[in-house]
Amino acid sequence: MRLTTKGRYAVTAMLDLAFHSQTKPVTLTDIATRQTISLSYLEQLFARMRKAGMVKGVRGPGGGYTLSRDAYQINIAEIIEAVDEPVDSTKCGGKSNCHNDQPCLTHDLWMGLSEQIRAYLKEISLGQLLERDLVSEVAMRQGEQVIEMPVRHERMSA
Amino acid sequence: MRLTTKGRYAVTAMLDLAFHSQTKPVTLTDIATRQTISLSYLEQLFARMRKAGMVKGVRGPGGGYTLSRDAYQINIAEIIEAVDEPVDSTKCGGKSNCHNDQPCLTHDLWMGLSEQIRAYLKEISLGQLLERDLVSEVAMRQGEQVIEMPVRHERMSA
DNA sequence: CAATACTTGACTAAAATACTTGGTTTATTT
DNA sequence: AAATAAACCAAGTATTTTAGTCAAGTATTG
Repeated sequence: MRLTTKGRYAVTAMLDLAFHSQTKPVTLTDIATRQTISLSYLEQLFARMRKAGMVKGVRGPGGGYTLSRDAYQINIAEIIEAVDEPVDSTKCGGKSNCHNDQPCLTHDLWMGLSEQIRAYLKEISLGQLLERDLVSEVAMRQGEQVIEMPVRHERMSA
Repeated sequence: MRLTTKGRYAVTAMLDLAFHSQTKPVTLTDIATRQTISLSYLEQLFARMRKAGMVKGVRGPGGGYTLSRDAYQINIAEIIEAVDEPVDSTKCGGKSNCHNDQPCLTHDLWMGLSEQIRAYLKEISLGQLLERDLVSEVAMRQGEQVIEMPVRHERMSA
């Protein structure tokens, strides 16, 4: 399992989607502007995630993307795996024919490590993340000046 | 914390070093050939690790590198951190001024995740890794056919 | 039918990764 | 002292990945 910015983009986008798609589909354009990620890059990421069966695209006006499962049934590991294509980190093409002169010493070591991290991220669902984020959002807002009252509900969509 | 192949190279090399430098310094050339990593790339990685104070270079013939601490006092997280320079993954330049219009939703989420992984890798020492690897080495050898038969191994590379 | 918005693919720019070349210093060995 | 073996150093190059762009499609709703 690799941890790069690409995976973070994907998780961010999914989190945004989970948050805003409660009632209706969310367009990538919206996510792009909210999260300041380029639209076409998002398109690429979502194409992969759609193939992985975690989001559904709804075409036509009023369309966009929705989660294809409950947010609590989508874990972080699969999001990351969906977007970054697997590199065989083994240098011996998967088959462990590499212990005669002990090249790739780290073979199963790194695999093990990587697997641990994957397991960890697999236990965290998008739903949990959303909860956690909302909690910290609230905490933040409470620490903030809340005084500016009137109209403001667009804060969400802005 | 980022997990990339670069970090894996570093860990691999350090593991090799820990394993072979019990008695005398190990040359990068040796590590390079054993682990099939380019010599100069290793030089770059070791330059960083030397600056981080985890290895010592010994010049002149018969020289090479040694660990500057006991293998049990070097953890995996610091190896990785030594070689890949930090990117601010926050998009808001470290200072968390990013909750007004909620860009970077994942801000502290990802930081948290990343921190968890770092903590995990920090608890694993080079020494432990070495032990573990030696154990599995032995296990492999015991499990193997030591007879090495006729020719048919090409199925693997096909 | 027309507008909207997803789909697809090819392409480009920038960054990170991996490697190369060609040195210099330092210490050992002959 | 000379040759040698190694670390150390500094550019530069190639490859891959990341991120973003563009444009021609296709499906859906109104």
